[in-house]
Amino acid sequence: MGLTMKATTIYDVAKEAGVSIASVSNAINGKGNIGKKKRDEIFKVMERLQYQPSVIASALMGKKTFTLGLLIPDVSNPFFAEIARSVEDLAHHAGYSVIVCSTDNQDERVEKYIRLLEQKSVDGIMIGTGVENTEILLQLAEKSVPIIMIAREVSSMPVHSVLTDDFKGGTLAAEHLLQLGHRRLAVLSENFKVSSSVERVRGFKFALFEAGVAIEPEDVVSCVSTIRDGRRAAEELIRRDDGPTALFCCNDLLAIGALQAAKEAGVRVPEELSVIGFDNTILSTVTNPMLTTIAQPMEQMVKLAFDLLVGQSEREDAIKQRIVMQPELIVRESTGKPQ
Amino acid sequence: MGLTMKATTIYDVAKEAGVSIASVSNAINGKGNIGKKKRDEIFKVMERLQYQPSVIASALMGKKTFTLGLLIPDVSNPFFAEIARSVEDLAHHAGYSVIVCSTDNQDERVEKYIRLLEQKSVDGIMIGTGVENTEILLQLAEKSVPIIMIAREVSSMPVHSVLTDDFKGGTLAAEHLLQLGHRRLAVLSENFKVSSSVERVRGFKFALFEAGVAIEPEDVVSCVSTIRDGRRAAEELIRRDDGPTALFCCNDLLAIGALQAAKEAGVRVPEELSVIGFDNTILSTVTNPMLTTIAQPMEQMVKLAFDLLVGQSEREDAIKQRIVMQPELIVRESTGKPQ
DNA sequence: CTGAAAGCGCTTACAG
DNA sequence: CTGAAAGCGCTTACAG
Repeated sequence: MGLTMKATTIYDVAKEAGVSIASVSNAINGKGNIGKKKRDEIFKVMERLQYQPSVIASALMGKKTFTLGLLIPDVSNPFFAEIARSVEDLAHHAGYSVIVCSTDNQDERVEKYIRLLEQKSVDGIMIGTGVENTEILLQLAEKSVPIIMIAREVSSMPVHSVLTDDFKGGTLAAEHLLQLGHRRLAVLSENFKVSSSVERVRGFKFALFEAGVAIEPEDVVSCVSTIRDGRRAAEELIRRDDGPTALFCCNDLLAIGALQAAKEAGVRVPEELSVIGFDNTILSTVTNPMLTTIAQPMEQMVKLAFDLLVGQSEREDAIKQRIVMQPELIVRESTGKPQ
Repeated sequence: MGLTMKATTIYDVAKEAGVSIASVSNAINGKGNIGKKKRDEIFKVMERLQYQPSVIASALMGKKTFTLGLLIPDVSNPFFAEIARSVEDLAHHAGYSVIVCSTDNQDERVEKYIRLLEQKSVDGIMIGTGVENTEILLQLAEKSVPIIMIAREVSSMPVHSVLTDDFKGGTLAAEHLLQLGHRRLAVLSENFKVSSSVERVRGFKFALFEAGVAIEPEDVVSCVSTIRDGRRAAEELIRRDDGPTALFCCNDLLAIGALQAAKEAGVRVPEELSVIGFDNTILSTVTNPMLTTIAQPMEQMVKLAFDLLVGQSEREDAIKQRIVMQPELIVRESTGKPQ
């Protein structure tokens, strides 16, 4: 004890079993034709020696690393944490591990992470964060590193993507509010660089436009995606004379900030202010009132994305898919008729 | 285009620069004495060829993989998501990537994950989940795979660990409630296999004992760590005649379940029922009323754990540290005097 | 200061 | 059916 021993290698088991390393390798990988007796013996020895093949070594021979990269803005954000969990489960099931990379939506970080993942020879990268510098995606494609975008889009790039119809999502939110009778609406959007948020706002405005309801540029305020900033923005909106009776927030975090601002200002939700979020995270079930929000079918999206990603290594599809899923309105307690 | 090219290797840059691969390697690693001129030339070529050394290959030569494993019960649980983010930031800063593994507290999963991480030659494993089968930790130690336990303990094992004084945390919760005047208390605990939870309950009971306040075995009910189960357990407690006026929940998820149960039953918090959680997750700031809870100094803990973990590969410390941090009571809105 | 060579732990033709 | 040998992309003594 106390001594540390070198890990057992394929040589150890070959010697112990009295065969060549090639035979051991073949036995493990079910290749070549090995006599049943020999094979059984080899497995027995592997067991006894607690042999575990080195992924590193086999990867160097061009086999897979069984490791995937996942780029998201922030794992500690419940929305992305839930994505990460789904990805992990599928990956684990298929024998893969996943390296989680939080980018904070900083392009420099996504670039750094992608390079790192490349150097580690991951078998694929799932990207759920914005990427400004599309050059890097091109390079990845050239080196044929499988990529897939999830819940985010990057225009005119040759990559698979699976996303929600965010425009439709914005539309759904608007229609719900309109139907309740709201006419003075405002929105808390994310940074304009976040493609999904831009679409949500576009959809929202479009529905208002169709209904003949006006919304001024100063009624959509851009936020960083935190509760705190949502709160700050909502406070400002609430303070305005003739402020909105309903607020569309581009994600649940912002909506929660709005809820807090309302509580602070003594504005009752939904009686005096309706608030609707986006993403249907666990957070939306925890607030009081519970948050009305727009749900994305995340589990399904992750499943599709995962299969596409892992499948890419096998088939070499020249044509890139763009799968669009439908969002759904989840009515809870934070929206109601205006007084 | 459309053609995929092989990645450039050290041979390519050596040839291009008119030197040996050894020189390229030395230049990269700052080893040996290379003439400044040659070195500059080499770097220029690397740049031009966009050369990125293969981590796989260098790992096979016994260098680090710069990859760490993180075992936690569930990334989608905000408490662990926050840990994951802290670990990731430190890791990234130090040039490491982290593979996140959600174990759902299932021993079979931790074992499977650990084997996987071993095969991938990670440089260390941070464990924030319970591990029943300590045999596997012993094996890891034998192979000198650096390990560290965080926020969890495994008795009498030769591993570093950094944790919160959970007993003290339970004590803090009890004292707060006692001081407010509560005499009929109950607790929602996690599975008895979760060492931290067991300690919290022990601390809680001990403080009651010292204060001469009785608590019956049926007043501490064991839950799985979900909002739903916390709700279920709290409902049951609330329904009892002569139910508790205050509830200590071993984590925020359970506390939120309790909040929901109270709301459902028309029981006002904190007027008719005080609820206190544990962990001080983002969730505790989002509920209404906001949750009184016990905070662990997670950032510091992760920092200590990380340094110890990464340090282990360098120094070979025979003696294992056990660092215990102090918890802190965070009073918010969910606790008050009993009516 | 620089390069030839061995070797890390595997896989894969290829020859027998 | 089985094994010797080459090679994956690096690093590290070692000789010059």
